[in-house]
Amino acid sequence: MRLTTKGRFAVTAMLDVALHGSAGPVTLSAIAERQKISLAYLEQLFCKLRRSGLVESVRGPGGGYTLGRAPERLAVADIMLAVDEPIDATQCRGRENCHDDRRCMTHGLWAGLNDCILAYLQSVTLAELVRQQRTSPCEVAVLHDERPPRAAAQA
Amino acid sequence: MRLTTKGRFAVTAMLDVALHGSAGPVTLSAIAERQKISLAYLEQLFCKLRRSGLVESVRGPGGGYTLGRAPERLAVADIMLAVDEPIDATQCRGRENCHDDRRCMTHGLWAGLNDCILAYLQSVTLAELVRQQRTSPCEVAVLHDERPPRAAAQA
DNA sequence: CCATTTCCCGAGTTTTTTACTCGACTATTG
DNA sequence: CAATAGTCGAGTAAAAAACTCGGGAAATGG
Repeated sequence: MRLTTKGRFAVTAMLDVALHGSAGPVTLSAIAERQKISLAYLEQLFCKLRRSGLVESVRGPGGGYTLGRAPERLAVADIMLAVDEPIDATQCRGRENCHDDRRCMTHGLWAGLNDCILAYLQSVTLAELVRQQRTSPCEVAVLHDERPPRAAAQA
Repeated sequence: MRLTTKGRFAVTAMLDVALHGSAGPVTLSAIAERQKISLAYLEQLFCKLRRSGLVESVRGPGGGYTLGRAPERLAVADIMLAVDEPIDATQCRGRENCHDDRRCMTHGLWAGLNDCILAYLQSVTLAELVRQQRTSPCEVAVLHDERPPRAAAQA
């Protein structure tokens, strides 16, 4: 799983669609305006999102994009995988990284990390992000069930 | 947490030291030979590892590097952080990514991911990698107590 | 039909990051 | 003193990431 700003932008844009999509399709220009992402770049991202079925498009005036399925069934991992194709952390298939024919010594480590990251991103859905955004528009709380760090830094 | 091949190389090199360090310091040339990493590059990596106290150096003939502390107390995360300085996944402190003064909508998401990755890498020690390498030199099993991801994405 | 809006698409270009090298230097051993 | 090894800062080259461009094609409304 690759972690790039491209993936971040894609998640942000999808969240924007989820947030503003109740009154029909959302145009890329609107997203570009609200999220301060260039239109040309958004087009590129949504091309991939559409091919993965995460959004559906409507052409012509009044057109735009809508979510391809219910936000409850749309995980962050889906979005990241759609725009930033796979690439796993191991990267040692036949490369000189692992010098002999056997797998490199740390192969299992990176494979495990992959699973860990994927599991996390799969556990967060767009619906959760939307809910969180609505309930705390200003004071953004931590996501997930993550407990606040107990023992604050200052007394 | 940044995930680069630099970090991977560093972990591999450290594992080499752990594996061959019983008979005194390990030279970079030896590591370069065994792991097929250029000597000049290793020098750069070990410079940082030494400054973080993860290894100790002995100069002159017969010199080389030894682990800075017991492999049980040396986590993979320590190594990665030493060579690939911090950088967390959020990256939205005052950047236009989050366009207003409030934190961007997905801030909590990335912060959570950070924690997840860090926790994983902190849970794996050099000692575990050594043990695993010794017990299954060929058929590398999965690391950790990692359960297979339940409920695969596709049917 | 025309003009406008909006998505569609492939092929660039630019910038940033990563990976990796070089050359000169210092400490230690025998 | 000569050989071995680590120390250090700067510099370069390659790859990847981020982002742009320009021309299209479908839908809508007049």
